[in-house]
Amino acid sequence: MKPILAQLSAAVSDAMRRALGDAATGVDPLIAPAKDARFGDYQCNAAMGLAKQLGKKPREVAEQIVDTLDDAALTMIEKPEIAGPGFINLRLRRDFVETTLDAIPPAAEADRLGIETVDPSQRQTVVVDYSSPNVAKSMHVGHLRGTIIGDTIARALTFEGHEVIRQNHLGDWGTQFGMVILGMWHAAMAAHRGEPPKYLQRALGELRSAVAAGSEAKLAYLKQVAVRSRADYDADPTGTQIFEPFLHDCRTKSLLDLNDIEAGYLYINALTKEAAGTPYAADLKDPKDVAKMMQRGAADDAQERLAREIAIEITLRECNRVYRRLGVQLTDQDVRGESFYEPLLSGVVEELRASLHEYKSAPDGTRAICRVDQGAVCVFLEKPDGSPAYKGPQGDPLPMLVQKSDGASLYATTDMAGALYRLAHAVRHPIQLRSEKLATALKKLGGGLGAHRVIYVVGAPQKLHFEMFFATVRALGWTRQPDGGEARLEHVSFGSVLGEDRKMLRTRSGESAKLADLLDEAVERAEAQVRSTESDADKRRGFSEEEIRSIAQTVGIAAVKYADLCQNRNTDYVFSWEKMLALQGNTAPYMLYAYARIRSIYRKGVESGQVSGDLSRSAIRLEHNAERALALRLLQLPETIDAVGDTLLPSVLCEYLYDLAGRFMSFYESCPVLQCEDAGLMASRLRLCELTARALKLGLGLLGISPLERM
RNA sequence: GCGCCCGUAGCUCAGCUGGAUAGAGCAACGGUUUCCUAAACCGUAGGUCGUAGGUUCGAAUCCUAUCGGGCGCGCCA
Repeated sequence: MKPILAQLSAAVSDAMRRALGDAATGVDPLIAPAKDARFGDYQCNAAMGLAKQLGKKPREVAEQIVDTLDDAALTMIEKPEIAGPGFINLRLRRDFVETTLDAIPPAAEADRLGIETVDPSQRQTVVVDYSSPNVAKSMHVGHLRGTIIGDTIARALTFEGHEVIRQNHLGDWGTQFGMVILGMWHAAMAAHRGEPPKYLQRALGELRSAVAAGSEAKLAYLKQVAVRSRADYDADPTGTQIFEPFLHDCRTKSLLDLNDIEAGYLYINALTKEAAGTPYAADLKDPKDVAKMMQRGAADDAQERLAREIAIEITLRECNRVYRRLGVQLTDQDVRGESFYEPLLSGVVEELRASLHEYKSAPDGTRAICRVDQGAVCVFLEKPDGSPAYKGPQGDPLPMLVQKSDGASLYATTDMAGALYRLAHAVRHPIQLRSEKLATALKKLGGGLGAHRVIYVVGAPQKLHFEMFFATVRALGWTRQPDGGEARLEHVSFGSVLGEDRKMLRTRSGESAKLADLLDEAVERAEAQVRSTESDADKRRGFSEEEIRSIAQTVGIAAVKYADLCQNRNTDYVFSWEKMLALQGNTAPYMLYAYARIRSIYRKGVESGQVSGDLSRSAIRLEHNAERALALRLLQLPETIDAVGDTLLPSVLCEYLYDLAGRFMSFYESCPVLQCEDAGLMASRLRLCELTARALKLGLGLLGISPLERM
């Protein structure tokens, strides 16, 4: 099955060239699906523009195009009509629709309804960077969108035939990480003192109440912690007596879980903040020191490194649980956390200083220069006319910082390193580097991924950062391909999830809602819904307990995912249980219901012997309007998937599926299948049902949703 | 102050490479069940597309201004 839109475009384009000569060569035929069925199935809007250019009447141009359509085109479409100011209305021939559907091969493993993959010459290596949870923080609703949008994009591009490399940019670096490790140190010392488990949660609670009780209580608390910390530190100054054994035990005995290390992070964060400026700050280790220690890469920082590894393991275990529930395809193999790029960081700074010592320009004319400002290594970006491309609040040029004045690297540094790693390739895309150090480090990492396209699925607030970061990468020339093309860097930004009060979604307790809890609630609500229909004698399907739970799982998770994916990702969206679990409207339950209805027809047909194996040999006959409308939509699946790969908007696919399901529902109401008197027509309708089910399954599959046989 | 995103039916949102009479769902009103899952379907009503200019044969869509909301703007990520 080939995209109809592309076939029509090719046919009309061809006619335009023959009818109008050079003037129309290479001009977009502007084929679009017709908005109103009365105008046919597709329309060509090119005649008006061309007429103006040629100084002719639009309808005349349209006529010329129509008259020049060749026989091949006329096997697809009826003789087109010209309407209005010069629209060419294209109506697919019934036999063309029928034979195209007839030609779809039978369902196979990894069914793709005969949709072809891209031509090998068009195949790209695409990096999709998404999800990016942080170590020591359980995933919250803020991670939901990026995770499922990225996963859908990755699936769609894979389906198209591209080589997709998923990258989970785990937040496992920086000062915050020092806090996590310090938290673990406190836990180790507490365990050594014989404190019961969950020490960090209690400590966090104590600190918070002390702060709430006023400055006197706070200082008393800080003093106590400082004195104890000093003693703890003196008892084990090298960390080898208490801390290190504790870390090893973490692995073997699961002493800490994600909640513990998250509490540790929060505790140290608050502790550092509250202690700042008090006499006790000195006795509390500074998280920044720990972070810096790791960055030095010295051998005696082994404990910090071990602690980091353990924290990462604990975090990923939890993330993987969520991914599996969500049907997200990320695994540990895809994790390339910030720390992965550590070996490249100093080389990146060196490279920037060497390579951007003088101005360099990106293809769009933006120019970049790297210099030290206020002790920090900065990349300044300027428009072609020399004015700053970005400004700060005082109107002063806003640079992108790649190294802090204290020598530490920043997230822009990591991103630069990541871009290099993703774009470069030892063979396909060698990048000339001035920094020998960087070249060597890159080689050690395998030389890079050689991506033609790098997609960053990250929230909208980081838009500015990505603009600056992309501009810098382009100015360096890292995107320039050996064949002269440019690799694409794309920021797929998305808005926030809001509660029904239009504020950031929070749980009843006021915390940012944990993703796992959200999914639990979704399943609970879905289950309540199923039970409620099951308790109604007229509607009952007679599900077993196990079936009810399984249906609730699928419906609940699918509802959450679909509600998010069907929304245009650019805007914030209001989270509503009621809406997402509704059986009407653009929701997962509606789509799943449509699928279940089709499967039900099949089961009934098999029971009664009306459905037998040789169905695929009977021809499709489109007699009823509802049949035709459904069939036409089925043909549009390939172009819809291409549109998703193009726009990176999963909502485009949802829109399609909703419309397809809606057309099936109409067909279902007006075209009896198993009751159909005409055996040939019944077979045709069964095939339409079958194709619709397969299209729904395929489309939902790209969203990471598997359909239900019954619901 | 500057930049980005958004403003479409009472509510939640589609539509925005300019194209014909601006679409869904919810809410409101009316209809459909001896018939394959009524958790459904069909219909009615509801709009100066924030406002004002401009470009164009044609603007919700592009440009300018303006109002309203959100976000961002050097050593966090």
